[in-house]
Amino acid sequence: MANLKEFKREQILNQGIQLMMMHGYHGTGVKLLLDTVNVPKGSFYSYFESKENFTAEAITHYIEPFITRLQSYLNNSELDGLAAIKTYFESLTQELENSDFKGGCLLGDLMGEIGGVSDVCRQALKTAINQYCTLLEQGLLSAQQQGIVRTDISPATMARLLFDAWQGALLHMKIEQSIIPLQRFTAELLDNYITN
Amino acid sequence: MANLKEFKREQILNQGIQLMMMHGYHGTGVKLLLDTVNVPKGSFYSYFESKENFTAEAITHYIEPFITRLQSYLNNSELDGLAAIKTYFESLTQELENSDFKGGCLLGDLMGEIGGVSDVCRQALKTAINQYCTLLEQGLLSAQQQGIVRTDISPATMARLLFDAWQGALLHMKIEQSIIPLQRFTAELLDNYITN
DNA sequence: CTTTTAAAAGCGACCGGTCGTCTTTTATTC
DNA sequence: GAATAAAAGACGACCGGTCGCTTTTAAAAG
Repeated sequence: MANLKEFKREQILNQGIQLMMMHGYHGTGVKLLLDTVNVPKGSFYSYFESKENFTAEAITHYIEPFITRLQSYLNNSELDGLAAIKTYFESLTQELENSDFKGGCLLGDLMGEIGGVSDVCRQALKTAINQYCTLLEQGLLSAQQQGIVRTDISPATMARLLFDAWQGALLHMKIEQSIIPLQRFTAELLDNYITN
Repeated sequence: MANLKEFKREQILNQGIQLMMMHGYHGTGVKLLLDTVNVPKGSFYSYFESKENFTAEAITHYIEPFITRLQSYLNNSELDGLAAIKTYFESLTQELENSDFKGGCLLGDLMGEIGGVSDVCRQALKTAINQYCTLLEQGLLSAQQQGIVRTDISPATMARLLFDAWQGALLHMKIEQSIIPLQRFTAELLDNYITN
């Protein structure tokens, strides 16, 4: 019973993520979202406190698989720190190409649309980004110790720079409908800039 | 007479830009926008064909002063190509700090929200970005010829990379409410990466 | 130079719908 | 039969867009 509810809850989150990646926060209506997962409109507020809170949860929910995925690459002992990061981003690039550049990144989209307005969502974004960057940091630190990545810049700084540049590349991808911005990110920053 | 209409038109565009930077495309209502500039609702469609078309024009209108501004830095003979670009970005950083990180960049926000949905706006964004990057390119080429910027990467590639990274940094700025991401952009990419 | 008339522009009420939220009713469980 | 949870539907506000009335402007006629 409680499991079914939890399942439905996750369904709403997943569907919300998909819709918001396409149409943004204000462009995604609660009613429409609920219809697609067969949940009555009146039930929404038994799952979530408000649309804003729902979105904050969606952000957290969205980043999870990316964290897991990056982590699994980093834990792969066959890959050094840099190779893990590079493989990770290349797999994302491949996926985006396969899905015809639909969506991009929920974080980037929401940062632009409501990051400056909704405190709740900004906090969720901040936490998500920090988790993500901390993971990148670990990989970069390993790569530094392995002598692959330059040591004159801190992993923390590099991780944030990479994150930002990747977000920008995703936006550019949407506009050009091409993975070239993503490939440029890999070639210039991963292969060139941070490498020893 | 026709001048007054042109003036009003520009007022709507400017106000629309401000509102959209804060609340995005779907978060900005036509009626509310018009009220703030004392234009009757019914008149909107004598100025613009639709909200979508209006937004495309706003994009073009938005980028203009940035183009002019960057151009003036590039034309300043006291500054080499790189110094011009750096000064330009630093002046933007200063401005954003003074305005408490309100808004950020309309291009970035709209790329995320409607770049993948509205063809009209995507085209406007594409053109705007290309103009902007072409200008950056010129500065980078000069700097290359002056021996300040590395020559193993094409100006075109560097310009796009810088643009994307800057957009990402602006998003991050919004979330952190801090100019640190912008300073990181300058320090790591302008001062370090592209420099000889 | 008036006066009359036609065309254009300006404008607010209003269209059908949808928004996020909340209250009320219905169904379920103990 | 009381307590709890779920769903229905209503709420006022607002959405982008349109329609036709009113005012203004310009041209034509006297």
